[in-house]
Amino acid sequence: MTTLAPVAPSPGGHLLHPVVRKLSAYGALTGQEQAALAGLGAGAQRVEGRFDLLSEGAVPESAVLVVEGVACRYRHRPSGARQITAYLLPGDLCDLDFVHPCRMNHSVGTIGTCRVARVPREALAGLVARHAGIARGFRLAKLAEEETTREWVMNVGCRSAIERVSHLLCELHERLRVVGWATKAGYDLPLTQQDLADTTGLSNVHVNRVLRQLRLMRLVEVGGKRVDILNLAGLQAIAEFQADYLRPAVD
Amino acid sequence: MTTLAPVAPSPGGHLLHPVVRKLSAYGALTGQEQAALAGLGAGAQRVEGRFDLLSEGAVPESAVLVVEGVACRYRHRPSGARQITAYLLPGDLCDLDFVHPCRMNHSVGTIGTCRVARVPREALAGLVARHAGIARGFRLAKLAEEETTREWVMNVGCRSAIERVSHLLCELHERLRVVGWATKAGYDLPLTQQDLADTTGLSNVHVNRVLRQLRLMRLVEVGGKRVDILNLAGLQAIAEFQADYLRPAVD
DNA sequence: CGCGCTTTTGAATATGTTCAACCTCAGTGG
DNA sequence: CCACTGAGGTTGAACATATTCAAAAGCGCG
Repeated sequence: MTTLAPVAPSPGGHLLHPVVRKLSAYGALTGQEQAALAGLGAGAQRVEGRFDLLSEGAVPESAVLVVEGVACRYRHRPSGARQITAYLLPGDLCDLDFVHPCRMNHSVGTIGTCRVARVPREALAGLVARHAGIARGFRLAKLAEEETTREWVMNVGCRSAIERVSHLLCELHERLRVVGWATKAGYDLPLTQQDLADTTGLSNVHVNRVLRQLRLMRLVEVGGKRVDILNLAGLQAIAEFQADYLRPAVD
Repeated sequence: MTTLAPVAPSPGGHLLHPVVRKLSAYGALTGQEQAALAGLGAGAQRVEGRFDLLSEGAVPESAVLVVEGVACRYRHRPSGARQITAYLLPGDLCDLDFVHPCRMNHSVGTIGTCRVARVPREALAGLVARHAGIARGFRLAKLAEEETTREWVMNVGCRSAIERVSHLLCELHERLRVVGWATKAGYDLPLTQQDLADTTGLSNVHVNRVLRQLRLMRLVEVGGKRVDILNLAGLQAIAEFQADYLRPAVD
């Protein structure tokens, strides 16, 4: 039931642009900064699911801002196996460092239908140069992204199947909550079980079994493009989920 | 047999500071820039193995520059399991973004004996502000670090045991080669099999079996703190190793 | 030498994969 | 309206891969 109207009110009821909500979590922004940021999403286009926004090998001239929907970074092995290495949620910017062009080492594609804005490198650089709050926000957002990738290494490297899946569900919940797309009760999620498998390093069959187990444990119900959280504390406990890696503390 | 003399000539015979060699790989540096960079390592101190340079929860005031030896980023789970999420080799800078202080989400510790310099945040910021080549080098180095972490997610998420270990050995070889600490024949490496296990998400026992297999396949011999490469092409083939993620191409 | 850490090996076990079948449901077209 | 279709989800059984446990051997160092 993802709404894709021109102006999409998120479940939290806020009309603020997700990128504004996201960066605000890293420190207050002035009204001017909020307006400038929101302007980035002005030309957002609707993009179908399973569509590549940036392809491996390309040298993109624009960054990609996800305004609505879910996209991911991924790569295929010669064998055909796919690994998803990050999710891009509303408010997330797929940067490219906004200084120098450089060759993409992986692809970025949508999962479900998205609304996405292309942001020219110069526009980003200008924003950062003029607004200290935005510069700071982007810096911390990038730091959070790095920490998240490390957390994923941890997840896939040393957690059991049920822990991995739980951790992923907790992370998505927390990140969507910040931008107003999740409530305590749950969130919409267009991922298939195969997507979850390609993220957690499990087989789709085993993901299915893990999800059933989580349902029987009355922790969370995943299905029909929807995640219903029955017992958040319990889910976080299994996952050993600590949200602090998502918000780099700065005193 | 790691040399730890005050001025350590690397096996490649170069006397250049590893950080100079590393950043030069991302674009030529002026003599002035090289000198300024090399100055960072001036006050390097010797640090024993298995020693924490930065601890989880701390808010460091200085970055850490590894001049010699091997260190790593790691974290422990409550269960005691450890995951290594990155290696810091000679020339690597454990930054902290050199702008804002922020809380460490993981620890950084030495593996074997190291020579390490603490670099105050301001010194780094000054260097970057004054020297375009250094700024560019750091930017690309950071990009390479991010790509490397994603590559690790790939490694642990969807490769078999022998592929994971091979890939790690290839990556370390390539990175050490750039800074002059590896030859085609191999390199010194102070890691235990347990360290390899904590990196690849395997048990120490299984790492041992994989290493034996690689030895029997006449690809590489690991032991006695030394990695002897018998068939680099073969090892890279097993690992599907593509070094390009280590050097972000910029036309 | 003796101690502690690392490496090595075997056997039993756990965990997750593969393969193949079947089910469900939404969308499509007769 | 219903049959058809295809993608995604579910299930069982056989299997592969890696873990755990336990014991012994090697090695560096005081």
